[in-house]
Amino acid sequence: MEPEDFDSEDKEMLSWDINDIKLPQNVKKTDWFQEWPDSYEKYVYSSEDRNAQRHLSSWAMRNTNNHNSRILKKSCLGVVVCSRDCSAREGHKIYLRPAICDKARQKQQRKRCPNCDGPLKLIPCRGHGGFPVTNFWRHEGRFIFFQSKGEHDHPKPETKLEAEARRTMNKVHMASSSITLRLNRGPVAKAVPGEAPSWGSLPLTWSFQEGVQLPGGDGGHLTANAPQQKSPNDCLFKSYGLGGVPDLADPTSAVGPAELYEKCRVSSSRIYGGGDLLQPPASGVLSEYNDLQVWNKNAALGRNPLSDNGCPSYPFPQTSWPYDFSPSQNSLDPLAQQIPMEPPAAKAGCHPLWPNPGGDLYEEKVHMDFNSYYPSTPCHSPQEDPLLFTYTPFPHHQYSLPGKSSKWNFDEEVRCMGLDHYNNEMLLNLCPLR
DNA sequence: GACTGCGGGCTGT
DNA sequence: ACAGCCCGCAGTC
Repeated sequence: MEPEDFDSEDKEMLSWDINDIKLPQNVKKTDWFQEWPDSYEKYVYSSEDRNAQRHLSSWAMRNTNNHNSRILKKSCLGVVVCSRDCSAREGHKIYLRPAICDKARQKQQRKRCPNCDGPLKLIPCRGHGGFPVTNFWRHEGRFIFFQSKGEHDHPKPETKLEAEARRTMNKVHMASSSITLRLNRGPVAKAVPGEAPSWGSLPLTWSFQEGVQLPGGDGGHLTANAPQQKSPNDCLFKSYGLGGVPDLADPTSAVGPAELYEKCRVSSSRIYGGGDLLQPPASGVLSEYNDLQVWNKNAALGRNPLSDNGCPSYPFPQTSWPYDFSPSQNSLDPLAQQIPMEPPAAKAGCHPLWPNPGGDLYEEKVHMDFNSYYPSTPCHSPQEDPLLFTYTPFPHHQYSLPGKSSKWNFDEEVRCMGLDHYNNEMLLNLCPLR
């Protein structure tokens, strides 16, 4: 299943406009879902594409009334940045996803920059003749037609899933903080009073597009020599699928891997269908994983989350993950180099609960998602990456990690995650009860 | 609470 | 007429 390119006989397919009375129905091949449509692009998605059904975009798009119920129009909200234009290490900027809801967005802008505590500001999108870039969605028969008008003139915000993940992490963090405080009242586990929870545990969003973006809009060192990856969602799922963050405090918590898995799965049928789960999760991990049939189907199709568009155009460095992923360093990072190049090779016994998480991408995502909680990264030692501490709002916050008898074996996690250079000191910091 | 889609209404070109 | 925007409402997650 390769991404569809229009051949010569389908050239007429390129001529349609979203406002046409009649749109082509002789679509032979549909497009893979594009998460970051930019410029003046047109795509035809299958009506079964869940992302298309939901009119998703990683740009922060709000619904715009065009008084045409047949054509859904959405306009870009831009990106939320620090008004002081502060920079973190290596010039990484903070690009937050504007809240779609007006009230939520106003509330969001009253918050402070997590880096310098300066006021936040919204950079409006003016990429379409001074007006926001607009996306149009139109359902027609078995297809969903998409057309974008304008070219975004601002950095990419964090994706919706990233924003959701932040919130989820925050909830888990707060819950875990509570648990930790109860279980460990020592000074080490002290939470910071008055720290705004909304920012508290958020994996701060450091975007890299300014310095890393490659031509084509989906650039970045990771994709520079890689097949296009088209969505973070699958990868995100992998990080969740580890049974990781949400499980830390309580592996059976409501915010468990199954829920997170579902969030990711639902968010992207492409991704899911694209075979991000070439290896089915062990039943013990995702006991609620009830889509094995789908997985089997995709596995049978030989879909590869990295080499095919099952992992659609995900611009890693552009997305605003908190971990330090600077190109200069990652270009030399064997993990990073491996990521897009090969199908997810089985990592024998990598994770006791999930034998083959799907390659190094998995690991990296694990770390970025854990960033707020795990000051570790396969790319850098904690000393190398002060950001991980500097911007962790609770730098000394500790989790009450389960003991060795628990389901969650941190030692094994660390080892299996390939953290050969994992800092023991940090490990101790993370495991105050051990 | 946040997001989403819908639709009425207003304003400007 | 068209585009952009604001607002409220209802449904969903």
